[in-house]
Amino acid sequence: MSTLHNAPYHHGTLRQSLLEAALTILARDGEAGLSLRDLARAVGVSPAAPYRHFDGRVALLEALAVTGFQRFDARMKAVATGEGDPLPAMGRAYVLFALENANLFHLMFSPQLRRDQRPGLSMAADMAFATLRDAMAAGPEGRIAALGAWAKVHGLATLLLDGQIRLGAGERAETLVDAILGAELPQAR
Amino acid sequence: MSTLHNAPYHHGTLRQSLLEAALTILARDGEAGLSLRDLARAVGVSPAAPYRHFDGRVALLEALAVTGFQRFDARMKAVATGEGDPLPAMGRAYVLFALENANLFHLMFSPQLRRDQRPGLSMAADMAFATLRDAMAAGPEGRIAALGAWAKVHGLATLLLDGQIRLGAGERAETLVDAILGAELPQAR
DNA sequence: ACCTGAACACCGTTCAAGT
DNA sequence: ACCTGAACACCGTTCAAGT
Repeated sequence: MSTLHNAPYHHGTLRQSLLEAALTILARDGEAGLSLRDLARAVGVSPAAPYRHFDGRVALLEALAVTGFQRFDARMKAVATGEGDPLPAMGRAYVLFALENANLFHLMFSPQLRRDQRPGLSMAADMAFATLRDAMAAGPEGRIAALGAWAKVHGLATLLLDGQIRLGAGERAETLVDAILGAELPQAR
Repeated sequence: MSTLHNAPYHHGTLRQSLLEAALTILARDGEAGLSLRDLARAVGVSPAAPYRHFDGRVALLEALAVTGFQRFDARMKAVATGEGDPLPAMGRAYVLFALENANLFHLMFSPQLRRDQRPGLSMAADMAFATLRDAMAAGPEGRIAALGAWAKVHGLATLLLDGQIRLGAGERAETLVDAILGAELPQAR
């Protein structure tokens, strides 16, 4: 009688359900709009239930940021192994990821999540950026040029995200990224 | 008897006092650690008092961000009119401002403060960046190069701020900024 | 082991009332 | 006009108790 199917509550996959619901709420309402009690309600569970799976609200946020870095890394890897010059493609992917996952991207860099005492988050971030760094190290340039290129994409992503750089009428983000990043690397072909 | 001096409460300069106290708390505890009730307590006033001066918590945050942009602009202007090449100096000042005012800088770009329906914040940001843009437009380069340079400093600032780029032992932020920004502009002297 | 129910201290915000 | 006091709905978190 108490088999796996028909398990209406005490439902076994709570941790995963919480993460999924949290990602949806985050995308819609931003970090400030994500409350643990709301989340528990959305998943149909008591307010205290999430504490069996996360140490508290910021631990939940950290888990979200980690999956953000993992998804980001997956995108970078997918694009790096594609055909064509990997660097411009990664730049495009970097900026597009930020624009498509605005709230998640912001959370990934929230000062609320100090990298110091959060090894999980720190590792996830390092892995994601290692993929990027390796692609750049393939070029002849060196640390300074690599940091400069990284800063440029990252700055472009955040400035677009925050509406500081506004796209012209009909201008696509990708073409702007290509123009700005391409200005430095002299065509390379 | 009810003259200006000895006005212990109903104290006349509440708005300004709130802003100053808020900046202190923000610098110490970050945006997440800044509560209106705490703030009221710190200033010695009832929880409802701030509402005579600010429409609510995010309106207070907006005011803080505005003064952030004003201070940022002042720093940029001070450096632009100094001696020497203005561009590298502004780049240094940009990054140093971010590092010295980490929480305030983050707040200035918080997605919680949508520029759309906040003309005050939007204007303050535009003014600050206009100073920067004017300095860059003086060069021969054009929009793409200017946006690229801006993105580079901004990205560098935020990556340093978030600890993604770590300084080497004894390495100063200013020298790194100079190296990275100088790599693009070919010395110009 | 995982979840509920009830409780605690706290918060943002509102509103009548005081001066 | 500016501030207080008290209240409301909400939140994060804890803990004993249930299964």
